[in-house]
Amino acid sequence: MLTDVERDQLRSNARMGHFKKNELIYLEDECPKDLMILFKGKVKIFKSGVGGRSQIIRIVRPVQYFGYRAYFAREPYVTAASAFEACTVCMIPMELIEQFLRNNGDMALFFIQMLSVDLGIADQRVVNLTQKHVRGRLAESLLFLKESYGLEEDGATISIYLAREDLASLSNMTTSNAIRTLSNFVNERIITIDGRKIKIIDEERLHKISRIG
Amino acid sequence: MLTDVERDQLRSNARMGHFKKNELIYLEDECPKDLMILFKGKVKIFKSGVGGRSQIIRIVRPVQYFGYRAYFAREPYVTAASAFEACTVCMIPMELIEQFLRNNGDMALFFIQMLSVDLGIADQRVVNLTQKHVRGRLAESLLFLKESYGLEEDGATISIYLAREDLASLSNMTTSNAIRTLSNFVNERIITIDGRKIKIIDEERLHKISRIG
DNA sequence: TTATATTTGTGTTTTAGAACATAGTTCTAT
DNA sequence: ATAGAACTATGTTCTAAAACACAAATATAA
Repeated sequence: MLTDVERDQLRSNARMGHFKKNELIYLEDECPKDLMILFKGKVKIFKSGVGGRSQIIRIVRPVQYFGYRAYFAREPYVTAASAFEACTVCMIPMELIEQFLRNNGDMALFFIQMLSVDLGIADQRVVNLTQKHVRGRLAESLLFLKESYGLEEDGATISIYLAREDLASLSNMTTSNAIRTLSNFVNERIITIDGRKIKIIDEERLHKISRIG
Repeated sequence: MLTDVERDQLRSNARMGHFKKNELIYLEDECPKDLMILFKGKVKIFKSGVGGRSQIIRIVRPVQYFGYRAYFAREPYVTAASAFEACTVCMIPMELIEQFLRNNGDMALFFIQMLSVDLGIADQRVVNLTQKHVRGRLAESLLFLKESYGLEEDGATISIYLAREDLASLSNMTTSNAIRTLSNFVNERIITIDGRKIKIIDEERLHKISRIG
């Protein structure tokens, strides 16, 4: 997608960032400067809502881009980002990206497509989070985590270790309800849990619960 | 932003569409073909959710662009659009737009910025709709309608006549709750209603209710 | 016009899920 | 190793909002 010259220019302007588990990558209201590309680790994009109650908006996996929306919208960040686990992030000044983009239709279209896909997901999410019941929302989150981060070697354990609180904030419910509903799923033999490890036993069932809400 | 040649090409490929009140402009799952520019009228972008319950995702006013997201994401529409009132819409084939865009950085950036702004709004909306209470959500919708469509000559009546059902589906609540909460606002002298005409009496109060949720 | 459907308004009941309380458990740091 | 903090678990209470039921008002059509 890029010429050799462009590639060199990118390389000389890119910086590598390392973030520890739970370290903040950027904050709400900050001024966006860099395009971020997640090379290693897992990131959550979240927003603090009414009464400081936080809500996970999106999760990022390698190799996904993030942090560019606010810059393009000419706004400060409306979300914050933090590392679920140790992360390696490549950071490239947005000025440079914008400059490239103006003369590179493929690259422009690449960003347009990313934004379009994310906007579609956000629209779907509004309906899912507002209309589905807790069971449906949690089932959906579990399936979403599986899709995003995959399974471990056993082919059943979801490859991410989330606090119940994060699971709750991803599914728009209280921590108590996440814990309770998770227990219910265990009793119904849909999943098993071992600390933060969640093993999916009956994926079909989860799909069904997610679908009917 | 365009050369004369481009402008001519656009003109010769653009069609004008006219839609009657409540007429559908496009449907969920349809294949997106055209960029739409609303010249006259008011449009709602909505989505049918769990159990067919519909939810207004976005509203469009002149002169805003819509219908392009799904094309760029290479997906069928995930939303539907219909006319709140008689509309005039300019339709331009997305193939043409995409072709222009590849060679026109300013135009690409224009779409990138629109998508970025809309994605920010969608993120905010997730939090607002899930965390605020009915009063906060309705207050917010009223203010949003005022911002979007403005006021009539009296400087108080919101320039759109919505069924209570639409107001509900914009604010993520049942029609009963929209009606009831609207009545409460009237009793509290925050608004007055005359059929579907809503007059804002105490905007400051609405802002406050919207803010605290 | 009259009839029929749709929309609006209000009271009542029910329920999902938040809020709260408390205890057990597992991290983490010194 | 142990103290303190953070997380997980579960039972109980409370409440916002959905669901339901029914009028009244308004719009639409014959």
